[in-house]
Order: sequence, then structure tokens, then C-alpha cells
Amino acid sequence: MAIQRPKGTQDLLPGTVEQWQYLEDTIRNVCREFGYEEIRTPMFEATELFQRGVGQTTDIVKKEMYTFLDKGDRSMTLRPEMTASVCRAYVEDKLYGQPQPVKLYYIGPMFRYERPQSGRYRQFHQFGVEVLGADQPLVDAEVISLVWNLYKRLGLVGLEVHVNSVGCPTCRAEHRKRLQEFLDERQSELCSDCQERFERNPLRILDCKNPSCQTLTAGAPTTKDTLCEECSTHFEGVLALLGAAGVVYRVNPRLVRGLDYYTKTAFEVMVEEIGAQSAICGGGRYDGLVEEIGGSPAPGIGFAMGIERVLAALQVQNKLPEQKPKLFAMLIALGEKAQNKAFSLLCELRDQGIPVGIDLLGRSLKAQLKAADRQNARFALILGEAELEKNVLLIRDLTIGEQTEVSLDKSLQEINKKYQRGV
RNA sequence: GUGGGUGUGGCGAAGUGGUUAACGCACCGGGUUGUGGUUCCGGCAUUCGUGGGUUCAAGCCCCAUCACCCACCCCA
Repeated sequence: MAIQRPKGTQDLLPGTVEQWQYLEDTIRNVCREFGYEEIRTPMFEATELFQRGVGQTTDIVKKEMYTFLDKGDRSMTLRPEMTASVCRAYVEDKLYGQPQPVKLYYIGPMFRYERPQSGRYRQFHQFGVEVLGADQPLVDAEVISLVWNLYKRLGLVGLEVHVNSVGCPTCRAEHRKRLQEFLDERQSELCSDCQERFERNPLRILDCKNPSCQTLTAGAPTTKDTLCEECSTHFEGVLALLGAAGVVYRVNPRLVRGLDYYTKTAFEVMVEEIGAQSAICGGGRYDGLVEEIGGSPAPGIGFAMGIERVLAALQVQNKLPEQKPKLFAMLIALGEKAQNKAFSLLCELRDQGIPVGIDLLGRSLKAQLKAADRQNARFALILGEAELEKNVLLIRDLTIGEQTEVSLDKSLQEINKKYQRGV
């Protein structure tokens, strides 16, 4: 059997790649306007970085990482996300020495060993933003408004922006304790997944899709009830700024993020139409992460956006631009002598930056014209033995079907003129 | 890791035990010697994901296996 691509990966073919480029271009433009600069880090890192950054107890670290030993017996891992890498670079490359805050963005592949489904791949791509070295609510608001702005520019509609504050480690511990107390006597009524979550990550129970769990937790203490003074003030500040920015959001006190490093602000953007994996973007503040991976303490906030999911949303909402690659002209040569001359003309045309093609299969005139038509070429430039003898070139306008004869010496100039006029 | 669904040419898709595997799109060629997009004609699966089994006979039945899709879980 033929070799197949690994499960959960995809080949992006011409036609699709243009859609990715469109999205990437839009992303880069928005980032530039917001004053963010691109960072690129290795696709694999020391396994320990993710264990410490993302958290030992998370599913990502426990069962989804592509981990291997290199030839020097070092444990390496294909990055499952990029926040940890950016923080590592912040420390290692001494970005804290630059004017603060440092505003970065990235676009690239991530790897997680999961069962693929709609909107979920083993190699998937994220666009993300990270701001290091600033803890003001204004930063949180700017980051969220960047997301908002991007979606607006892409033309996406019907998005839900959920915002919450998960608090600092102190209020989070408090919340966890009170939640466990609340659920203690009803533990046996929870679904089996939630019973497991009870010890490991009780906050996630609030997020369970199971209706019976939802009714059970109806009156449970939420993050809101347990935020300390500082976190609460910060959160209020963020919400006020979001309002000022015109971001339409919903405070969702049950929103909990899965990665361990989040503190204070957490947010998520959802689109219903793309299937079960509806989170198109997720992020939040992580004020303890830089210290956790060995740097001196620095606040941070960021998000990651699933490129495949955004594209899926653009697809269902019909917001992807039509693009048909258009060739300006197709050079048609008949016979070997003509081909030599035609090829040199082709090269000259290309030197001038004019998109011109030539038949590479040695086909008949008829077949070549057909091919020119199929490629959406505007003109066919015909050069056969007869033309060669007369030292002329036939320029055929394929849209109206008229053709003129031009002297070969002037042909380059003539075509260039048409091209300039057309563009 | 668990559950459900699907697997016929490049794509879409008929065919549910009987001999040469519809059709549409795409692709390739041709309609007298050098002119496309329309039209007409022709070509394009020794074979139905793979391996085994049942049967006189299997794309159609059974078993296994692989792949893909969807959902749980998790997350972007």
C-alpha cells in the first residue's frame, strides 16, 4: 500500500493555500497596526518547558505530547502550544531588557496527539499574541480588542466572546476549596467524567456539558464570588475598557481555561457553525508563567487562535475571497525553431514581470489554445514557422477572439504596453 | 482512550449474489494539413480500501484489518 500522510495531518494544496495566505496576510496587517512584532521559535523544545509551563496535570502534558529522545538522550517535545516557548525566549533572549512591554505574535504549526475530528488535528496551526511585562487592565483590553478587530475585518459574524477572571493563585485556591465543599455531598450524582475532575480540576465541572451536572452546579460558588480585591478591581477595569472599545462580550463566570498557567483574565471566542470544536480563540493572563519557567517575575497575557477553525468559519459564512489566478498571456510556439525564439521572448517578458506561460507538453496548436483558455489567459501569443519567416508575432485576444500581427522586434514593447494598460 | 458512521476510476455517484461494473464532472485525443472557450465523436476502473472465508457464482453475505469522517473527552 502507498504511504499515507500521518493521521491528523493535512496536505494544503493550491487553491487552499491561497486561503491560508489571505488569512495570514490579514493577521499580519492587524498585528502591524496594533504594534505587534513576529517571533519564531523552534518547533520542538525541551520536554520540561511544557511540563512546567503548561502544567503536569493537564491533558496536554499527560497524554497529548509528541515526546521523543534525541540522539543525545535528551527528552524533546514537538510544541503543543507556543506561550511557554515565547516566555522561554523572553527570558533566554533577555527581551525583558528591551522597552517594555514586549508585544509579540506568531503563526505556526503545533502538535498534539489527539483523536482527530472536525476542527481538530494532530498538526494544527495557531496564530497567537503575547504581551510580556505589563499588568494593566488596558493590556488585557487591547489584546481582546485585537481579536475583535481581526474578526471584524474578516467579516465573521455571530461570534460569542466570553470573558471571565479566574483570579490569582490565592483566590483560585479559595474558589477550588469552596467549590469542593459545595459539591462534596453531591459528588456521587456527578457524571463519571466530573467525578474524576473533582480532585484533579474541580473548576472544570462548572464547564461540563452534561445537563445534570449543570443543574447540580447551578448554585455553586463561581469565580466571581471568590475573587480577591485586586483581581476583582482588575477585572472590572478590563470590562469597562472592553465596553469602551465596543467589544460585544458576555461575562461567563463558568469559563475556565484548561492550561495551568492562567491567572485573572480568561477569554474565549466561539462560533457555533463549525461543529463541536467551536472555540476559535482562547487566551488569558498568565502572571506567574515567566517565573515558573525560571525567569524573574514578569506579567503576561496572550491568546491562541486556531487557523483551521477560523478558516472553517470563514468557509461556512462564505467570507473567503474568490481568487482565480489569472495568467496574462500564454505563449504558443509551433515547431522547434519557433520554440527557441519563443522561449527567449518568454524570458524577456518574465524579466519585465509579466506573468506569461508556455506549453510544456509539446502539444498541438489547438490543444495549446485550449490550455490557454483554461488557464484564464487574456492573450495567446502565437509564433509558428510562418510567423518566424515573416518575423512577426500573432497576438490573439482570447476574450474577444481577435488577433493582430506585430513585428517581432516590437512585440515585447507592444505586449508590455497592453499589460501596463490592463493592470 | 471510548462510541457511532463510511470506504466503487482524479472528484461526485448508481449498483444489495449471477456472466462485458451505470451515469455526471474533470482529464486526454479527434471532427482532414496551424486557431480556444459552445457542440459532436472517441478514450479513460482486468476492478469495487486490504486480507481471509462462505458459495457453482460476491462490489454486494461473514470475519479480520487498515484508512477516513463524526461525537465523547480535551482544546485552538
